[in-house]
Amino acid sequence: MARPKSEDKRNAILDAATRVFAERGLTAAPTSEISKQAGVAEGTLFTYFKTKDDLLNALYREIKLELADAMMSGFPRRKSVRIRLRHVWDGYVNWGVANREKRKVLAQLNVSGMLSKESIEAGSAPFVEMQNTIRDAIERHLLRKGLPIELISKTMAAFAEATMDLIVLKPAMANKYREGGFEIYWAGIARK
Amino acid sequence: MARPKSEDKRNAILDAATRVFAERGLTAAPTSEISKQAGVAEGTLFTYFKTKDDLLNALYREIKLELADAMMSGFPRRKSVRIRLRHVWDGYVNWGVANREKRKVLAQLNVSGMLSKESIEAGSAPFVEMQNTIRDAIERHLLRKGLPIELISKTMAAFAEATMDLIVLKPAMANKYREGGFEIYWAGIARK
DNA sequence: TTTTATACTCTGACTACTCACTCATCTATT
DNA sequence: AATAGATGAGTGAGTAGTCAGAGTATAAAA
Repeated sequence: MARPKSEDKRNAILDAATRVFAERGLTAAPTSEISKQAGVAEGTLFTYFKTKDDLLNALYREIKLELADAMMSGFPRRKSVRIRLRHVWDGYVNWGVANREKRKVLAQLNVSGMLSKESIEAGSAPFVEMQNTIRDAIERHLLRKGLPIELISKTMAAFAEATMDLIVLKPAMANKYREGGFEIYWAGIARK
Repeated sequence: MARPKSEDKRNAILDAATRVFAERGLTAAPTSEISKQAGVAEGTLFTYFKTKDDLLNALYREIKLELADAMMSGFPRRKSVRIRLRHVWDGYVNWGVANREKRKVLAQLNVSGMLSKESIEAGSAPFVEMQNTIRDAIERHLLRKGLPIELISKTMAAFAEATMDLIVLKPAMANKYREGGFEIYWAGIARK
């Protein structure tokens, strides 16, 4: 039934978009530059993504999925809360340091106001297991009393971001920062 | 010496820019919309700011200065480290919650890559006293051993941001979040 | 197996539009 | 009178998205 779309071209466009967005910013990046770097015609970009907005949303979901994989794969379900959170933490920080462009684009997308509700929802779906871990920890009174659950996950993200910024600044200190960052975080939330 | 520039017009432009940037994003916001909302002609904007980039940088400095004032005014130099940090924390969180648009624009500016080195430097200058407090605390071994100094200040910002997000989401919980946020932070960095 | 029909993709020149910035003219201040 | 600000229609550069014609992978027919 006719010619199918090529998965390769789609990926090439998403890859090029990541590069161009990271370099020039979301709105300053012309779709023409993206198609050029992807090695396809300008029009082709629009057979894979109806609008630039669509491309943005698709890229967001793609990156979030990759990040979720980095954080959640091998999740030590049976180990202690501390070890589970540490696993997620390491996955996040290591991914962010190894994928600076994607992390940068993700940060831009997060504040862009151009993401649909559906994309945001789809992007946070793979992290339910982590949310469950936190809920579980709270119920078992492993964490400091009176801590709102949202503060726990929000601050881990914020904390990891700060840690990654520092690692990028001084890569030689990576281990110290990653370790130290989690230490502060854990000391902050764990029961005295 | 002819007609002088009006401080009022400059402020009107900066105010309008804050509103329009917060609503539409840095690059999607047309200068024409800004001048319209400021009640001046399109050309006038460019007698006060040579380029849109200039406007961005000026706005950044302006907001940072206001934020610094909110955080550092009444700084309790002679009190304990905990109280000094708590003062800065409260100033930050309260300002951020009360100035959502400015905070949003600041976040966008921070990731925009459109700020000059000079602006970034000028923007962090008013915070030296806080840096000194932290340095002092480290020297006096009040904080957890082996914590890199940059991690302390970076994480406070990250933490405060997360706290503000939550307060905006559930304003009724403001006190609990602000208190709880600082508690985690302090428990994280203070010596056991 | 080969041919044909079909329904899609690919292409890049083109369109319609938006934007940052200019400038000739007017106007307020000193 | 002299000087610099204020105005807004105008300019040129650049943009997202379109479209008609060419190409190609697939299924059905021969």
